[in-house]
Amino acid sequence: MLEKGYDAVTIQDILDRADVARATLYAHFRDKDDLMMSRFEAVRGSLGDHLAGFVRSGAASMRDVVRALFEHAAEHRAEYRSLVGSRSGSAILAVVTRQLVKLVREHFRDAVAARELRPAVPVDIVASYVVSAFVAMMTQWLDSPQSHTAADMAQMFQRLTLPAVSAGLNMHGGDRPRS
Amino acid sequence: MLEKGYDAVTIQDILDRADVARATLYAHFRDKDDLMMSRFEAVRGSLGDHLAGFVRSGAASMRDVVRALFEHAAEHRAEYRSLVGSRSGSAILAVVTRQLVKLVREHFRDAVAARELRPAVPVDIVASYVVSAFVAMMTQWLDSPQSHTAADMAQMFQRLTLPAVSAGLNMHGGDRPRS
DNA sequence: ATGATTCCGAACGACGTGTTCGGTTATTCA
DNA sequence: TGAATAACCGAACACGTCGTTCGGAATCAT
Repeated sequence: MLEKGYDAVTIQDILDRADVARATLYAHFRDKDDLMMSRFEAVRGSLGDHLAGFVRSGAASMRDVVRALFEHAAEHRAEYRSLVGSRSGSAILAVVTRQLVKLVREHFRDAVAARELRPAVPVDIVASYVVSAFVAMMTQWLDSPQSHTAADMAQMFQRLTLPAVSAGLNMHGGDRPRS
Repeated sequence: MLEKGYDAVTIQDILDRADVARATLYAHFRDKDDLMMSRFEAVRGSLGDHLAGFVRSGAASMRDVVRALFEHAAEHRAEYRSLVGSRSGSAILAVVTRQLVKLVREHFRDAVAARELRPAVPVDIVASYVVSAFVAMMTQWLDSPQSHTAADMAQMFQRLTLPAVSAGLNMHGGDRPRS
């Protein structure tokens, strides 16, 4: 139903494609953004389940979580892509990014506190750096004809990011953050 | 003239703010995007001058170039911000990112070839990773009440990015890319 | 079967974009 | 200075899209 851009696509297109009357659509969704958000919430729920099943089945290292994210994106490629292209897409991406940053930032804060580190770069900036890079890598991967597996992507992301985080947070060699 | 979002702002707003008649505006610019692009080109030209003056005045290490970018953004903060918020903003950001990726990718390719490295992560991905992180850091910096100087930002970016690139391209300790 | 709920279709108002055109103001140049 | 040329103005217009409304039709529940 929504395989293309999102403000490029008109309400009428959706109506035609979905064989639904205008009035009916507006009985279910307040407006266009609401419709898009409902799609987003659906994907979000699905991702929640995916991650839950993942976590339940064993230890959740950061690598595993990252891979789970890539896997879920691969499984729902069309929907992911339809969500990230466009104005509302940018808005959603911003929301997701902000939440991820918040999550990662707290994680970094804990790590820094636990090990009494003196970060060379503020944790806020490190967190936002890492998340942005992740999101970018993800979106780019979604756009390209998938030449890499989810596991590959996760590993590459890990390989690039761990050294950066170590340097930013002033860790020494073997001192890697988990989860 | 354009200190706020860009598809949020209506043509009429611009007309009022600029004390110009509708017909006059459309005599100069084909459409809204054309107007926005002309602003972008102006900033782009200004950046070109800035970098040229920078390069002329001595060796241009990567750190210096990065700092020059942050400096220019700080000088033209309002215009930068007006350019990055909105649909057209996303488009522009995409264009800029793509060009930067191209640039950085070539640079990495050369470095890899010159040193006969066996990158653990494809140069394309490393390049796009780095550029995305840079763009994100830049936009975030533009949004926040500038608590860091351009030099600070450049240094932090450097500190985070060099280890990541080294790891991705399989370099050993002291083997840092220049430019 | 009938009452309630949902859906349909067609029209409507509001808003933003880009175009047109006749008239007015500036600029240029002789 | 004065006329020709160019630039600007303002007001209207067509068009597309969004979101709303409402009476009637279809579907569902009991």
